[in-house]
Amino acid sequence: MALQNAFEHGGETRDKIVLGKILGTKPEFRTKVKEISKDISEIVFNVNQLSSEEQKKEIEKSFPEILAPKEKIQGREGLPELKDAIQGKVITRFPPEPNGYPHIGHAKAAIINSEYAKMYGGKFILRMDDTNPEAERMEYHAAIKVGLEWLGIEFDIVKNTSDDMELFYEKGIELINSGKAYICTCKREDISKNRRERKACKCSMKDIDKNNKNWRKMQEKFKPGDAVVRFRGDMKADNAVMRDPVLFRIIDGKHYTLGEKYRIWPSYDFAVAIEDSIDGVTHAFRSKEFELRKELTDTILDTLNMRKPYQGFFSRLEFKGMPISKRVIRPLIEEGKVSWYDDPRLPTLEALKRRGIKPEAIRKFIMSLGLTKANTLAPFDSLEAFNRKFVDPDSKRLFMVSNAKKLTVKNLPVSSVEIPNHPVKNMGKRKIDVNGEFYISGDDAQNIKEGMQIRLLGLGNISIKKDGVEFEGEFEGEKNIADIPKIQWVPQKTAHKIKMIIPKVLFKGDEFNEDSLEELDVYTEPQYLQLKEGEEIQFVRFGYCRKDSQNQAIFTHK
RNA sequence: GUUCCAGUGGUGUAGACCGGUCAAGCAUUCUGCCCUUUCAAGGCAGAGAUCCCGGGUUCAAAUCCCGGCUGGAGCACCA
Repeated sequence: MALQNAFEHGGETRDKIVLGKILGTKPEFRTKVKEISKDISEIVFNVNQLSSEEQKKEIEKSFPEILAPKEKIQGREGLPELKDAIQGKVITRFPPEPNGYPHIGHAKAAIINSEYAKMYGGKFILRMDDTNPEAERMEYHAAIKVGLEWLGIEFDIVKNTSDDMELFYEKGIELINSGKAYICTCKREDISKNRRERKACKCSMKDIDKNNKNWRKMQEKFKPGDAVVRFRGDMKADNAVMRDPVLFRIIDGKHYTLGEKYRIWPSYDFAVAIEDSIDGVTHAFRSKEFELRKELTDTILDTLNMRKPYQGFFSRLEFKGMPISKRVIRPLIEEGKVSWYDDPRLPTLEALKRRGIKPEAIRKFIMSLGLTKANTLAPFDSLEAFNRKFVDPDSKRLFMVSNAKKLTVKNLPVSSVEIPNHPVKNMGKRKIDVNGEFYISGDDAQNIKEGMQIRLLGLGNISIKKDGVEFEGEFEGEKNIADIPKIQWVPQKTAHKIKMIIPKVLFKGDEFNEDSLEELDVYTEPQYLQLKEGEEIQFVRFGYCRKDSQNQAIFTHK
């Protein structure tokens, strides 16, 4: 063993490490550490005296098996196992609030929860968390559904939190009647102040009858802001969430499905606690800003003698320089700095889709992030790497030139060529008519000088007779030559002009990046017009792009 | 301010609960080679880490304990 270690580490080993390895593989020696460590020191000393060559010989003679190449360690696939999960009995959920367009953060919560349900053959619930009529809209509700469908996430149960309003009232009254909740008529600022100073207010002294009376007054008489129902937590608690949090408040706005049927709405913590319990949720994975609220939901459920789900937490998912919050995005839209929620620079699902990111790639990417609580900015290039693997086998290869320069070729022996649409996969061929007049890319043109040979991909070799603003060349045959530039081209006659949009990072630090959207005028083959809208293709030697429309493409990644 | 959470190559993570087979695995990134009528994909190789810092326990610490530093989140009648 000492030999092996020495061999693997440049001819030297250390007794500490050899000892560790022995104790690790053979626990029976652990009681005899003192005795064996002496022997080990001696062996290690002797091994270190040998040269690498001698060590190798010795290994070959006595222990040939350790020269065999080590097997690659297989990493764990997917999410870590759940401790108290029973196959077939796991129920998870994804509860978005329909108050905006879904983004990569939603995707993370939805994917982690749905993967766990899948992993244990359980059920997965989509629950629209719609308890604040002021913020929620049908438009967002629909957008979230569309986004999740695009991601390929399937639900066993779809419901709204607001389906259970009567139940919330029932549980709320139960808490009031058991003295575990009270109606507070203090001003908002005073509640907040008392919370910070850990002081109870007079309202918490009121008796159950008075609270019941006030509850009825909340239905009609009180105005929004006049009264709230508070949970009797602990005003002295270190966890500020526990300091008598609000359970119900009055909102007079029109709910997007229920209209004005209700005016007393449950708060988030109360609704989530009750819903998770009655929906049978066994495991709830939430992003870590909710970590402090676990104590509250658990306490509420204990007080009501209701079953609690297990709660797990994961870090928020955000990309560097790509804002996720509506507070940041909305002004950008209003100022015209980004076009809409589907602007390819944004991390919304719509935008990612438009940019050419595939849902499978998002899923793989999110799974690769794991369940860590460390706060980090995710690497966009890792998402791109996953996406490339999904996109590559199905993307047609087409020619496109940017910053076009003219090239005229003499003696061209053919009037058309057929070029395969994919290098390895059989995706058919396309026929391109040629007459000797081409566009080539400006970047390539820079490196092309008179007297050189180049190859026009799929066509043949050209020797350059003239460089400058416009190039001239002569056809030299089709034989493959190894070390000449091989470049893409487009016939001038049928070239199709489009706009190429290259999204870049939106923010540099806190500053809006004024160059976040690069636009290029480029020429493609006429074949571009035949592509379906939304099709992902590869422009050869440029990168993967998505056809946005007949005259616009969006750069996905290299 | 206060409470909670986190800190492993450039980046993202695995390992930590239960100390030894981890002088630290995987992915990404970068470099080189092979393949190739693409600078893609695929194959191979390589680069890159004081495991945040300091102390302690132990024969043995990324892992346990104590102290510190740094970052994030909560402290809403939003979710």
